[in-house]
Amino acid sequence: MKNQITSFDLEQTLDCGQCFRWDKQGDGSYTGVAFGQILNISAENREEVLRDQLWRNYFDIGLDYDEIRAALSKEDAVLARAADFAPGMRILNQDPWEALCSFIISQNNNIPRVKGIVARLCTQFGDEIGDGYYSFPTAERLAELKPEELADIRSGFRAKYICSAAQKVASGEVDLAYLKTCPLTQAREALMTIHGVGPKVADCALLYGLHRLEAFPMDVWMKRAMQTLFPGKLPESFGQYAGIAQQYIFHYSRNNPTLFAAEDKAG
DNA sequence: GTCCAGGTTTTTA
DNA sequence: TAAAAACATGGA
Repeated sequence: MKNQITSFDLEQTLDCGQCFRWDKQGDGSYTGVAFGQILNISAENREEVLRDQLWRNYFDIGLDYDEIRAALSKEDAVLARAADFAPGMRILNQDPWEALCSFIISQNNNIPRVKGIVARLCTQFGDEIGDGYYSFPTAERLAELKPEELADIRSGFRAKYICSAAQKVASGEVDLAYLKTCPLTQAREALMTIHGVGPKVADCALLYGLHRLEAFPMDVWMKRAMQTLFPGKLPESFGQYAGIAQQYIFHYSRNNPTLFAAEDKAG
């Protein structure tokens, strides 16, 4: 057992597009809400924070990212470069319903606006847990609503998708707890029965909400990255931690737009 | 005004 | 079947 936590950087983990409820403060710390708890975490207080089992689990402290990163890097030199770009990134153990709902909102949308919609969703339908912070509303709560009643969060055409997801999850027709352990393809299909959930959102829910680390969300950035950086390579070839590889590649690609300059010029 | 945003559904050929 | 277009909203 290591007594020092390695491969953990707050910015790389909380600002890499996997979650939408964390904000960087002026002092460099991050404040956010998860599982109905408010947290401010910084480089200074993180050791103390991580004594709490809730947060240890949330930040996936039980998994050895040093080892996974080394193994992925050994497999592929380009992947090694992507991993080295953000070696402190971790896949959070988010609430499954929150992740599903958040990534439904993310479709054809930009991250700042997703954060705004999620914030309004929580303020309007979550519980106040103190100091102007709100919990993420439960599927049961949102299942009571009609799309029109979500007008104030300004999610646009996604409102009806949120309602569909809430109803299927609240009724148990989509059993998120079961999807954590059932065969991956079966879990993916179950998620895609929700109106407004396609392959990409399903994979995001699997990876970020259900911690299915072999899931590999393919958005526009990843399609481009795979073509340019990994020609001929399939997601499955990255193995059981393909989802972690995906997150390294996604973050690396988004923060190095010049990688695709030649391709852009060619059209 | 036009284009785009961690896509999916609906319509059209 | 496969390729377009539509879908709400807001910032660049």
